[in-house]
Amino acid sequence: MDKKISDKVINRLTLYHCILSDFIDKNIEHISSKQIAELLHIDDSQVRKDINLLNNSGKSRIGYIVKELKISIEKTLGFKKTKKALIIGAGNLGTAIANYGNFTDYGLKILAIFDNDKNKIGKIINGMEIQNMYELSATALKEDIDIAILTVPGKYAQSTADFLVNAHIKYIWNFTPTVLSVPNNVQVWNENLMGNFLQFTYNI
Amino acid sequence: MDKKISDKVINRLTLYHCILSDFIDKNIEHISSKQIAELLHIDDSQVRKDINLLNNSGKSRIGYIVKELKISIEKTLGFKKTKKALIIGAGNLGTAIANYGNFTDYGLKILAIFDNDKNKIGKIINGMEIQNMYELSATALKEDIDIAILTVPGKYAQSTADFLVNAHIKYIWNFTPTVLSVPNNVQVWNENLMGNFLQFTYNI
DNA sequence: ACTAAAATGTATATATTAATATCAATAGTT
DNA sequence: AACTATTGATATTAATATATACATTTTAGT
Repeated sequence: MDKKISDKVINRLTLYHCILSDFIDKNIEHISSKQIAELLHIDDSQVRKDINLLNNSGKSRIGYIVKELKISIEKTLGFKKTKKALIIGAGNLGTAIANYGNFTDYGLKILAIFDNDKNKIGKIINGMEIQNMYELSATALKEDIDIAILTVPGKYAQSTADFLVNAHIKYIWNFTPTVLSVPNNVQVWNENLMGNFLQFTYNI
Repeated sequence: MDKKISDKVINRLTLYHCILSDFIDKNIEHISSKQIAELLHIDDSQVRKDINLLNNSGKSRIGYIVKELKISIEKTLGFKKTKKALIIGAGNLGTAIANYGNFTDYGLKILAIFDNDKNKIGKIINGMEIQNMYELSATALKEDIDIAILTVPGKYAQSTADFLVNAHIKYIWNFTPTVLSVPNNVQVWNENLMGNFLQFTYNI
Protein backbone atom coordinates (compact mmCIF):
# COMPACT_ATOMS: atom_id res chain seq x y z
CA MET A 1 0.00 0.00 0.00
CA ASP A 2 2.46 2.59 1.19
CA LYS A 3 4.60 3.91 -1.60
CA LYS A 4 8.03 5.27 -0.92
CA ILE A 5 7.96 9.04 -0.93
CA SER A 6 10.98 10.85 -2.34
CA ASP A 7 12.70 13.76 -0.66
CA LYS A 8 11.42 16.35 -3.10
CA VAL A 9 7.88 15.17 -2.61
CA ILE A 10 8.27 15.31 1.18
CA ASN A 11 9.51 18.82 0.85
CA ARG A 12 6.59 19.85 -1.34
CA LEU A 13 4.10 18.16 0.98
CA THR A 14 5.32 20.24 3.91
CA LEU A 15 4.89 23.35 1.80
CA TYR A 16 1.35 22.28 0.95
CA HIS A 17 0.89 21.83 4.68
CA CYS A 18 1.93 25.43 5.32
CA ILE A 19 -0.55 26.62 2.74
CA LEU A 20 -3.32 24.52 4.27
CA SER A 21 -2.62 25.92 7.73
CA ASP A 22 -2.92 29.35 6.26
CA PHE A 23 -6.23 28.49 4.57
CA ILE A 24 -7.57 27.18 7.88
CA ASP A 25 -6.65 30.46 9.55
CA LYS A 26 -8.64 32.20 6.84
CA ASN A 27 -11.58 29.81 7.28
CA ILE A 28 -11.44 28.56 3.72
CA GLU A 29 -12.86 25.04 3.41
CA HIS A 30 -11.74 23.90 -0.02
CA ILE A 31 -8.59 24.16 -2.06
CA SER A 32 -7.76 23.09 -5.61
CA SER A 33 -4.55 21.70 -7.00
CA LYS A 34 -4.41 24.77 -9.19
CA GLN A 35 -4.44 27.15 -6.23
CA ILE A 36 -1.59 25.31 -4.54
CA ALA A 37 0.33 25.10 -7.80
CA GLU A 38 0.09 28.83 -8.41
CA LEU A 39 1.37 29.72 -4.96
CA LEU A 40 4.42 27.53 -5.44
CA HIS A 41 4.90 28.22 -9.13
CA ILE A 42 4.70 24.56 -10.04
CA ASP A 43 2.45 22.46 -12.24
CA ASP A 44 -1.00 21.55 -10.96
CA SER A 45 -0.83 17.97 -12.18
CA GLN A 46 2.23 17.55 -10.03
CA VAL A 47 0.31 18.71 -7.00
CA ARG A 48 -2.40 16.15 -7.72
CA LYS A 49 0.18 13.45 -8.21
CA ASP A 50 1.77 14.24 -4.86
CA ILE A 51 -1.59 14.27 -3.14
CA ASN A 52 -2.46 10.91 -4.67
CA LEU A 53 0.39 9.42 -2.66
CA LEU A 54 -1.61 10.22 0.45
CA ASN A 55 -4.77 8.29 1.20
CA ASN A 56 -6.92 11.20 0.26
CA SER A 57 -9.21 12.04 -2.57
CA GLY A 58 -10.63 15.26 -3.83
CA LYS A 59 -13.85 16.03 -5.60
CA SER A 60 -14.28 17.18 -9.13
CA ARG A 61 -15.24 20.76 -9.46
CA ILE A 62 -14.65 21.31 -5.71
CA GLY A 63 -11.08 20.36 -5.02
CA TYR A 64 -9.82 19.05 -1.69
CA ILE A 65 -11.18 19.60 1.79
CA VAL A 66 -8.56 21.70 3.50
CA LYS A 67 -8.75 20.11 6.95
CA GLU A 68 -8.80 16.55 5.64
CA LEU A 69 -5.89 17.13 3.34
CA LYS A 70 -3.87 18.67 6.13
CA ILE A 71 -4.48 15.65 8.34
CA SER A 72 -3.58 13.29 5.51
CA ILE A 73 -0.24 14.96 5.10
CA GLU A 74 0.39 14.79 8.83
CA LYS A 75 -0.42 11.12 8.94
CA THR A 76 1.66 10.24 5.94
CA LEU A 77 4.71 12.18 7.00
CA GLY A 78 4.46 10.94 10.53
CA PHE A 79 3.79 14.22 12.32
CA LYS A 80 1.59 12.25 14.63
CA LYS A 81 4.40 10.10 15.88
CA THR A 82 6.32 12.31 18.26
CA LYS A 83 10.05 12.41 17.87
CA LYS A 84 12.07 13.52 20.87
CA ALA A 85 15.26 15.52 20.54
CA LEU A 86 17.89 17.45 22.43
CA ILE A 87 19.60 20.66 21.39
CA ILE A 88 23.33 20.88 21.88
CA GLY A 89 24.56 24.46 21.98
CA ALA A 90 22.55 27.29 23.52
CA GLY A 91 23.79 30.00 21.20
CA ASN A 92 21.53 32.06 18.99
CA LEU A 93 20.79 29.23 16.61
CA GLY A 94 20.07 26.74 19.37
CA THR A 95 17.87 29.29 21.07
CA ALA A 96 16.08 30.08 17.82
CA ILE A 97 15.32 26.41 17.26
CA ALA A 98 14.22 25.94 20.88
CA ASN A 99 11.78 28.81 20.42
CA TYR A 100 10.61 27.84 16.93
CA GLY A 101 7.04 27.00 17.85
CA ASN A 102 6.26 25.17 14.65
CA PHE A 103 8.31 22.10 15.41
CA THR A 104 5.86 20.82 17.97
CA ASP A 105 3.08 21.07 15.37
CA TYR A 106 5.12 18.70 13.26
CA GLY A 107 5.77 16.13 15.93
CA LEU A 108 9.25 17.19 16.90
CA LYS A 109 9.45 17.59 20.63
CA ILE A 110 12.54 19.25 22.05
CA LEU A 111 13.07 18.08 25.60
CA ALA A 112 16.24 19.73 26.74
CA ILE A 113 19.04 22.06 25.74
CA PHE A 114 22.69 21.74 26.67
CA ASP A 115 25.78 23.91 26.75
CA ASN A 116 29.10 23.93 28.54
CA ASP A 117 29.24 27.67 29.13
CA LYS A 118 28.79 28.21 32.87
CA ASN A 119 27.24 31.62 32.24
CA LYS A 120 24.43 29.99 30.27
CA ILE A 121 23.77 26.89 32.36
CA GLY A 122 20.69 27.35 34.50
CA LYS A 123 19.06 29.97 32.30
CA ILE A 124 15.63 29.21 30.89
CA ILE A 125 14.77 28.99 27.19
CA ASN A 126 11.17 28.37 26.26
CA GLY A 127 10.54 26.65 29.57
CA MET A 128 13.69 24.53 29.42
CA GLU A 129 16.63 25.04 31.71
CA ILE A 130 19.97 24.99 29.96
CA GLN A 131 21.81 21.95 31.32
CA ASN A 132 25.43 21.09 31.64
CA MET A 133 26.72 18.86 28.88
CA TYR A 134 27.71 16.25 31.43
CA GLU A 135 24.06 15.59 32.17
CA LEU A 136 23.29 14.86 28.54
CA SER A 137 23.98 11.18 28.61
CA ALA A 138 21.75 10.56 31.62
CA THR A 139 18.90 12.66 30.19
CA ALA A 140 19.09 10.96 26.81
CA LEU A 141 18.94 7.58 28.49
CA LYS A 142 16.15 8.49 30.92
CA GLU A 143 13.94 10.07 28.27
CA ASP A 144 14.85 7.58 25.58
CA ILE A 145 16.08 10.20 23.14
CA ASP A 146 18.19 9.43 20.14
CA ILE A 147 18.05 12.64 18.10
CA ALA A 148 20.46 15.49 18.76
CA ILE A 149 20.30 18.92 17.15
CA LEU A 150 23.85 20.16 16.93
CA THR A 151 24.31 23.94 16.94
CA VAL A 152 27.71 24.42 18.53
CA PRO A 153 30.42 26.52 16.83
CA GLY A 154 32.09 24.69 13.95
CA LYS A 155 35.39 24.16 15.72
CA TYR A 156 33.73 22.16 18.48
CA ALA A 157 31.50 20.19 16.14
CA GLN A 158 33.56 17.03 15.81
CA SER A 159 34.48 16.73 19.47
CA THR A 160 30.85 17.31 20.44
CA ALA A 161 29.75 14.71 17.94
CA ASP A 162 32.17 12.23 19.48
CA PHE A 163 30.58 12.98 22.83
CA LEU A 164 27.10 12.43 21.39
CA VAL A 165 28.12 9.11 19.90
CA ASN A 166 29.34 8.06 23.33
CA ALA A 167 25.98 9.06 24.77
CA HIS A 168 24.36 6.63 22.33
CA ILE A 169 22.73 9.30 20.19
CA LYS A 170 21.78 7.73 16.87
CA TYR A 171 20.67 10.70 14.73
CA ILE A 172 22.40 14.04 14.49
CA TRP A 173 20.78 17.02 12.80
CA ASN A 174 23.94 18.95 12.10
CA PHE A 175 23.65 22.74 11.75
CA THR A 176 27.40 23.28 11.90
CA PRO A 177 29.36 23.83 8.68
CA THR A 178 31.40 20.72 9.39
CA VAL A 179 31.28 17.23 7.97
CA LEU A 180 31.21 14.94 10.98
CA SER A 181 33.01 11.65 11.18
CA VAL A 182 30.78 9.16 12.99
CA PRO A 183 30.36 5.37 13.14
CA ASN A 184 28.12 3.67 10.63
CA ASN A 185 25.29 3.15 13.07
CA VAL A 186 24.90 6.90 13.57
CA GLN A 187 23.14 8.96 10.93
CA VAL A 188 23.89 12.60 10.21
CA TRP A 189 21.72 15.04 8.33
CA ASN A 190 23.71 18.08 7.28
CA GLU A 191 21.60 21.20 7.38
CA ASN A 192 23.84 22.72 4.86
CA LEU A 193 22.66 26.33 4.92
CA MET A 194 25.30 27.56 2.53
CA GLY A 195 24.54 24.78 0.07
CA ASN A 196 20.90 25.71 0.16
CA PHE A 197 21.68 29.35 -0.38
CA LEU A 198 23.88 28.53 -3.36
CA GLN A 199 21.15 26.41 -4.90
CA PHE A 200 19.02 29.51 -4.65
CA THR A 201 21.51 32.01 -5.96
CA TYR A 202 23.58 29.90 -8.34
CA ASN A 203 21.54 30.99 -11.30
CA ILE A 204 21.16 34.64 -10.35
CA MET B 1 32.36 24.65 -21.48
CA ASP B 2 30.36 25.27 -18.36
CA LYS B 3 27.93 22.48 -17.68
CA LYS B 4 24.78 23.09 -15.73
CA ILE B 5 25.21 21.90 -12.15
CA SER B 6 22.21 20.38 -10.44
CA ASP B 7 21.05 21.19 -6.94
CA LYS B 8 22.19 17.94 -5.46
CA VAL B 9 25.65 18.35 -6.92
CA ILE B 10 25.86 21.91 -5.56
CA ASN B 11 24.95 20.58 -2.17
CA ARG B 12 27.58 17.89 -2.32
CA LEU B 13 30.22 20.33 -3.55
CA THR B 14 29.67 22.55 -0.53
CA LEU B 15 30.10 19.52 1.71
CA TYR B 16 33.34 18.68 -0.07
CA HIS B 17 34.32 22.27 0.56
CA CYS B 18 33.73 21.84 4.32
CA ILE B 19 35.91 18.76 4.30
CA LEU B 20 38.64 20.57 2.39
CA SER B 21 38.61 23.47 4.85
CA ASP B 22 39.05 20.96 7.60
CA PHE B 23 41.97 19.29 5.81
CA ILE B 24 43.63 22.66 5.37
CA ASP B 25 43.31 23.30 9.10
CA LYS B 26 45.06 19.99 9.64
CA ASN B 27 47.78 20.83 7.10
CA ILE B 28 46.98 17.88 4.88
CA GLU B 29 47.97 18.56 1.29
CA HIS B 30 46.25 15.80 -0.67
CA ILE B 31 42.87 14.14 -0.61
CA SER B 32 41.42 11.23 -2.56
CA SER B 33 37.91 10.73 -3.84
CA LYS B 34 37.73 7.71 -1.58
CA GLN B 35 38.44 9.73 1.54
CA ILE B 36 35.70 12.21 0.71
CA ALA B 37 33.31 9.43 -0.20
CA GLU B 38 33.82 7.64 3.10
CA LEU B 39 33.19 10.74 5.18
CA LEU B 40 29.89 11.33 3.39
CA HIS B 41 28.95 7.68 2.96
CA ILE B 42 28.62 7.98 -0.80
CA ASP B 43 30.29 6.29 -3.76
CA ASP B 44 33.76 7.42 -4.72
CA SER B 45 33.00 7.46 -8.43
CA GLN B 46 30.33 10.01 -7.74
CA VAL B 47 32.82 12.22 -5.98
CA ARG B 48 35.10 12.02 -9.01
CA LYS B 49 32.23 12.75 -11.33
CA ASP B 50 31.26 15.83 -9.33
CA ILE B 51 34.84 17.05 -9.27
CA ASN B 52 35.11 16.60 -13.01
CA LEU B 53 32.47 19.29 -13.39
CA LEU B 54 35.00 21.73 -11.99
CA ASN B 55 38.04 22.67 -14.01
CA ASN B 56 40.29 20.60 -11.87
CA SER B 57 42.19 17.42 -12.23
CA GLY B 58 43.72 15.06 -9.78
CA LYS B 59 46.71 12.79 -9.97
CA SER B 60 46.76 9.06 -9.95
CA ARG B 61 47.95 7.53 -6.73
CA ILE B 62 48.01 10.99 -5.10
CA GLY B 63 44.50 12.32 -5.35
CA TYR B 64 43.61 15.99 -5.47
CA ILE B 65 45.53 18.93 -4.09
CA VAL B 66 43.40 20.18 -1.23
CA LYS B 67 43.98 23.89 -1.72
CA GLU B 68 43.46 23.78 -5.48
CA LEU B 69 40.31 21.78 -5.22
CA LYS B 70 38.89 24.16 -2.65
CA ILE B 71 39.54 27.12 -4.90
CA SER B 72 37.98 25.30 -7.86
CA ILE B 73 34.79 24.76 -5.92
CA GLU B 74 34.72 28.38 -4.87
CA LYS B 75 35.18 29.59 -8.42
CA THR B 76 32.58 27.28 -9.86
CA LEU B 77 29.93 27.99 -7.27
CA GLY B 78 30.60 31.69 -7.40
CA PHE B 79 31.79 32.23 -3.85
CA LYS B 80 34.11 34.79 -5.28
CA LYS B 81 31.30 36.98 -6.53
CA THR B 82 29.98 38.72 -3.44
CA LYS B 83 26.24 38.71 -2.95
CA LYS B 84 24.83 41.40 -0.69
CA ALA B 85 21.85 40.78 1.55
CA LEU B 86 19.75 42.24 4.34
CA ILE B 87 18.27 40.40 7.30
CA ILE B 88 14.69 41.20 8.21
CA GLY B 89 13.88 40.27 11.79
CA ALA B 90 16.39 40.60 14.63
CA GLY B 91 15.09 37.67 16.67
CA ASN B 92 17.22 34.69 17.58
CA LEU B 93 17.29 33.29 14.09
CA GLY B 94 18.13 36.61 12.46
CA THR B 95 20.82 37.15 15.07
CA ALA B 96 22.18 33.65 14.55
CA ILE B 97 22.46 34.23 10.82
CA ALA B 98 24.03 37.65 11.32
CA ASN B 99 26.67 36.05 13.52
CA TYR B 100 27.20 32.95 11.39
CA GLY B 101 30.76 33.67 10.34
CA ASN B 102 30.85 31.19 7.53
CA PHE B 103 28.60 33.10 5.17
CA THR B 104 31.28 35.66 4.40
CA ASP B 105 33.64 32.85 3.45
CA TYR B 106 31.10 31.83 0.87
CA GLY B 107 30.57 35.23 -0.65
CA LEU B 108 27.40 36.19 1.15
CA LYS B 109 27.79 39.60 2.70
CA ILE B 110 25.14 40.73 5.13
CA LEU B 111 25.03 44.50 5.19
CA ALA B 112 22.24 45.37 7.56
CA ILE B 113 19.61 44.00 9.87
CA PHE B 114 16.11 45.36 10.37
CA ASP B 115 13.33 45.06 12.90
CA ASN B 116 10.34 47.10 13.94
CA ASP B 117 10.71 46.48 17.65
CA LYS B 118 11.75 49.78 19.24
CA ASN B 119 13.54 47.92 22.02
CA LYS B 120 15.82 46.30 19.49
CA ILE B 121 16.46 49.18 17.12
CA GLY B 122 19.86 50.73 17.74
CA LYS B 123 21.43 47.66 19.28
CA ILE B 124 24.50 46.20 17.64
CA ILE B 125 24.77 42.69 16.20
CA ASN B 126 28.09 41.62 14.78
CA GLY B 127 29.01 45.22 14.07
CA MET B 128 25.68 46.10 12.48
CA GLU B 129 23.19 48.42 14.11
CA ILE B 130 19.62 47.12 14.02
CA GLN B 131 17.70 49.56 11.85
CA ASN B 132 14.10 50.52 11.67
CA MET B 133 12.18 48.79 8.90
CA TYR B 134 11.32 52.13 7.38
CA GLU B 135 14.93 52.65 6.45
CA LEU B 136 15.09 49.37 4.55
CA SER B 137 14.02 50.70 1.20
CA ALA B 138 16.60 53.49 1.22
CA THR B 139 19.39 51.17 2.35
CA ALA B 140 18.54 48.56 -0.27
CA LEU B 141 18.60 51.20 -2.97
CA LYS B 142 21.78 52.90 -1.79
CA GLU B 143 23.73 49.65 -1.40
CA ASP B 144 22.18 48.02 -4.44
CA ILE B 145 20.87 45.02 -2.54
CA ASP B 146 18.26 42.66 -3.88
CA ILE B 147 18.44 39.70 -1.48
CA ALA B 148 16.46 39.66 1.76
CA ILE B 149 16.76 37.02 4.47
CA LEU B 150 13.36 36.80 6.10
CA THR B 151 13.32 35.67 9.74
CA VAL B 152 10.25 37.37 11.17
CA PRO B 153 7.56 35.38 13.02
CA GLY B 154 5.28 33.44 10.69
CA LYS B 155 2.26 35.62 11.20
CA TYR B 156 4.08 38.68 9.91
CA ALA B 157 5.73 36.87 7.02
CA GLN B 158 3.31 37.78 4.24
CA SER B 159 2.93 41.44 5.21
CA THR B 160 6.68 41.78 5.52
CA ALA B 161 7.12 40.12 2.14
CA ASP B 162 4.71 42.65 0.62
CA PHE B 163 6.85 45.38 2.13
CA LEU B 164 9.99 43.83 0.66
CA VAL B 165 8.41 43.60 -2.77
CA ASN B 166 7.62 47.28 -2.54
CA ALA B 167 11.22 47.96 -1.64
CA HIS B 168 12.20 46.27 -4.93
CA ILE B 169 13.78 43.23 -3.29
CA LYS B 170 14.05 40.52 -5.93
CA TYR B 171 15.14 37.44 -3.95
CA ILE B 172 13.76 36.33 -0.62
CA TRP B 173 15.43 33.61 1.44
CA ASN B 174 12.43 32.66 3.50
CA PHE B 175 13.05 31.10 6.93
CA THR B 176 9.44 31.46 8.04
CA PRO B 177 7.10 28.47 7.87
CA THR B 178 4.87 30.32 5.45
CA VAL B 179 4.39 30.10 1.71
CA LEU B 180 4.67 33.66 0.46
CA SER B 181 2.59 35.12 -2.29
CA VAL B 182 4.78 37.37 -4.41
CA PRO B 183 4.81 38.69 -8.00
CA ASN B 184 6.45 36.61 -10.68
CA ASN B 185 9.55 38.77 -10.86
CA VAL B 186 10.39 38.00 -7.25
CA GLN B 187 11.96 34.67 -6.37
CA VAL B 188 11.50 32.93 -3.05
CA TRP B 189 13.63 30.14 -1.65
CA ASN B 190 11.83 28.39 1.18
CA GLU B 191 14.27 27.27 3.84
CA ASN B 192 11.84 24.62 4.85
CA LEU B 193 13.41 23.38 8.08
CA MET B 194 10.58 21.05 8.90
CA GLY B 195 10.65 19.55 5.42
CA ASN B 196 14.36 18.97 5.78
CA PHE B 197 13.91 17.35 9.16
CA LEU B 198 11.23 15.04 7.79
CA GLN B 199 13.47 14.00 4.92
CA PHE B 200 15.93 13.00 7.61
CA THR B 201 13.54 11.22 9.92
CA TYR B 202 10.94 9.86 7.49
CA ASN B 203 12.66 6.53 7.31
CA ILE B 204 13.57 6.21 10.97
C1' DA C 1 63.87 -1.97 -13.97
C1' DC C 2 59.88 -4.36 -12.67
C1' DT C 3 55.82 -5.18 -10.25
C1' DA C 4 52.08 -4.15 -7.37
C1' DA C 5 49.02 -0.94 -5.55
C1' DA C 6 46.31 3.11 -5.56
C1' DA C 7 44.00 6.42 -7.67
C1' DT C 8 41.91 8.94 -11.53
C1' DG C 9 38.89 9.46 -15.53
C1' DT C 10 35.54 7.67 -18.31
C1' DA C 11 32.08 4.68 -20.02
C1' DT C 12 28.12 2.06 -19.37
C1' DA C 13 24.01 0.20 -17.39
C1' DT C 14 20.27 0.46 -14.54
C1' DA C 15 17.13 2.53 -11.73
C1' DT C 16 14.89 6.36 -10.06
C1' DT C 17 12.83 10.63 -10.24
C1' DA C 18 10.77 14.77 -12.32
C1' DA C 19 8.05 17.46 -14.96
C1' DT C 20 4.66 18.01 -18.16
C1' DA C 21 0.86 16.87 -21.12
C1' DT C 22 -3.41 14.67 -22.14
C1' DC C 23 -7.98 13.14 -21.45
C1' DA C 24 -12.02 10.57 -19.70
C1' DA C 25 -14.94 10.75 -15.71
C1' DT C 26 -17.27 13.43 -12.36
C1' DA C 27 -19.78 16.91 -9.93
C1' DG C 28 -21.58 21.06 -9.53
C1' DT C 29 -23.77 25.43 -12.02
C1' DT C 30 -26.72 27.67 -15.00
C1' DA D 1 -29.43 19.35 -20.64
C1' DA D 2 -25.44 21.71 -21.65
C1' DC D 3 -21.41 23.71 -19.72
C1' DT D 4 -17.35 24.10 -16.98
C1' DA D 5 -13.94 23.22 -13.52
C1' DT D 6 -11.59 19.78 -11.44
C1' DT D 7 -9.89 15.31 -10.27
C1' DG D 8 -7.45 10.98 -11.18
C1' DA D 9 -5.02 8.23 -14.12
C1' DT D 10 -1.94 7.43 -17.67
C1' DA D 11 1.56 8.46 -20.94
C1' DT D 12 5.60 10.69 -22.39
C1' DT D 13 9.82 12.59 -22.19
C1' DA D 14 13.72 14.24 -20.02
C1' DA D 15 16.77 14.50 -16.39
C1' DT D 16 19.25 12.59 -12.57
C1' DA D 17 21.46 9.42 -9.59
C1' DT D 18 23.87 5.50 -8.45
C1' DA D 19 26.66 1.64 -9.10
C1' DT D 20 29.88 -1.07 -11.58
C1' DA D 21 33.63 -1.76 -14.34
C1' DC D 22 37.98 -1.02 -16.32
C1' DA D 23 41.85 1.04 -18.86
C1' DT D 24 45.27 4.30 -17.67
C1' DT D 25 48.48 6.76 -14.91
C1' DT D 26 51.60 7.40 -11.24
C1' DT D 27 54.11 6.26 -7.28
C1' DA D 28 56.39 3.15 -4.01
C1' DG D 29 58.76 -0.86 -2.93
C1' DT D 30 61.80 -4.49 -4.01
